[in-house]
Amino acid sequence: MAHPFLALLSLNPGSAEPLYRQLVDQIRRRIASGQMAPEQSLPSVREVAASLAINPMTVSKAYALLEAEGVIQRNRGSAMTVALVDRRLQSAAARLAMLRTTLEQAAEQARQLGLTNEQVLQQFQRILKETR
Amino acid sequence: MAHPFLALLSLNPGSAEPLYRQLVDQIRRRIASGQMAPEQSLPSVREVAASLAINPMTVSKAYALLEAEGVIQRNRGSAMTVALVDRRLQSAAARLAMLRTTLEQAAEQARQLGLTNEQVLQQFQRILKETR
Amino acid sequence: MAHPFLALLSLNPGSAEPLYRQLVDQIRRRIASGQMAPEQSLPSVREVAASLAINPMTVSKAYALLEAEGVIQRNRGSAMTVALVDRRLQSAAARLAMLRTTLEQAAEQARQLGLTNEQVLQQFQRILKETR
Amino acid sequence: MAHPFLALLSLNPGSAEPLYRQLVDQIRRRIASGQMAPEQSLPSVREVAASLAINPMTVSKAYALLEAEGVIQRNRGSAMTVALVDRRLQSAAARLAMLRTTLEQAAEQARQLGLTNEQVLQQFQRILKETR
DNA sequence: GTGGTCTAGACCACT
DNA sequence: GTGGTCTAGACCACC
Repeated sequence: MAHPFLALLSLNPGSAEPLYRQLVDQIRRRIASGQMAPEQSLPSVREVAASLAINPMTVSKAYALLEAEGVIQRNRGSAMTVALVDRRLQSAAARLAMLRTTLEQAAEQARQLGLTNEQVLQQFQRILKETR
Repeated sequence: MAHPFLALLSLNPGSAEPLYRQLVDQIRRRIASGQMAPEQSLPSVREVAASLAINPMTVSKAYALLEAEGVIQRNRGSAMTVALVDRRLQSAAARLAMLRTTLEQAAEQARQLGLTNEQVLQQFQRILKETR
Repeated sequence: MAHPFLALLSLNPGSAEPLYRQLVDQIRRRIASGQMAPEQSLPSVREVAASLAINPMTVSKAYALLEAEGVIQRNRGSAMTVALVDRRLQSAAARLAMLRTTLEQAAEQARQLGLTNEQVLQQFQRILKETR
Repeated sequence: MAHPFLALLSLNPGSAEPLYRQLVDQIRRRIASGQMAPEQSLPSVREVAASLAINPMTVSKAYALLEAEGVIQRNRGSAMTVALVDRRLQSAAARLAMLRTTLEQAAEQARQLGLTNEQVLQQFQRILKETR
């Protein structure tokens, strides 16, 4: 049976963002949000690769980066697991901070487009409702 | 005296986004917003390159892409000018559409982070106020 | 062994037409005619450059333009491929349309030269036979 | 009153071909065809420039090249005139030869497009009829 | 292995 | 003055 976390991972092949980066960022966010909880085991490199139809090396690279960050743990012989994380990194404040750069970019683009704060906020609200 | 448009262009050298892409995107937005208006002439490749301390070819590449898009116009032997654009592309709706992808990404990241719409909107509002 | 498509590419170094443009035009035509078919992979930038004895950047520029046009496709980390194309663009009518501008120029020049349609058609027929 | 030859000159501003080249080629063809006959006077640089809305230097460059070729003549103090030309250069054969390169290009493009001689000839015939 | 980016510099062409 | 082309070479990133 398929690993439950596989449903939490998706790729945008059209994006300029490298595949391994997309994986790293998504997993980091899922862990921060608790959707992937400490001590839970991650799907194997091969499973992820098969599920997303990409090269196993790409998944492997993502896992290696996450391990270097200390976000996930390699356990000899068995599957990698989500590392125990400082609870504070999971606070709403910390998670909002992870979104800051993206929102700042959006704000700058809005300014360059000559849009008012109200216009942009309304549009964002609409999109948030649509996609949830 | 320096070309007035030079003040509208800035680069983030640390970003993963290539320099020429940053230029293309910024100019496209400035034109959509009317800050760079049709028939006005753009600063020369050499001026922009000197002003931003980058190689002229990089600027030239950006201009070439904008010309291929039909956003700016080549004039034999003299400076490039902002092309006549369908007014509708400058409407608030069209400009909001240019922001859509960015906002959708932010929304998706917010979801992955397990944040509520309210939390994200407040944070965005705060950032919009800060930066204006 | 050499990539089969390399034989389909040739340059006229004396021409006023830039090298990258010659490449773009030739590849576009070969794809329209089906001689380069969808999903087939293109020779690498370095291969083409070596084969034609030009700088790799020149080839790269041609490929970038074709990609922007949607005629060929980038694949992360591996060779570019011919994009899936609307079959209608490969119809004889569409291919004749790609020749229209050139033929119109010839017609205009013929008129300026004061030649009759018959004279020109005969000459063209002779040339078509010679070169095939 | 406007010089009669002005009607024989037109420019394609969208073309990549430089303006002065377009002028040179057109005038050369009009002379070969006898539409501009020996000893007739040419419109002044300023007239041509005004009529085509281009820079006088561009016209001047075209005239200089034609003079260097011996196709037109500078007469001190008065207008330039069409030079006496070897009649043989005006023969139909010579004029067809002036069209050869263009037709050869068309033939090569047709081959790259995978078109048959018949298809191309028919299309060319249709265009010749349309434009005359 | 693949393509992409950027630089430095030469040279050309047009107006 | 303007932009365009091409080269040589370095360096990076991805798969």
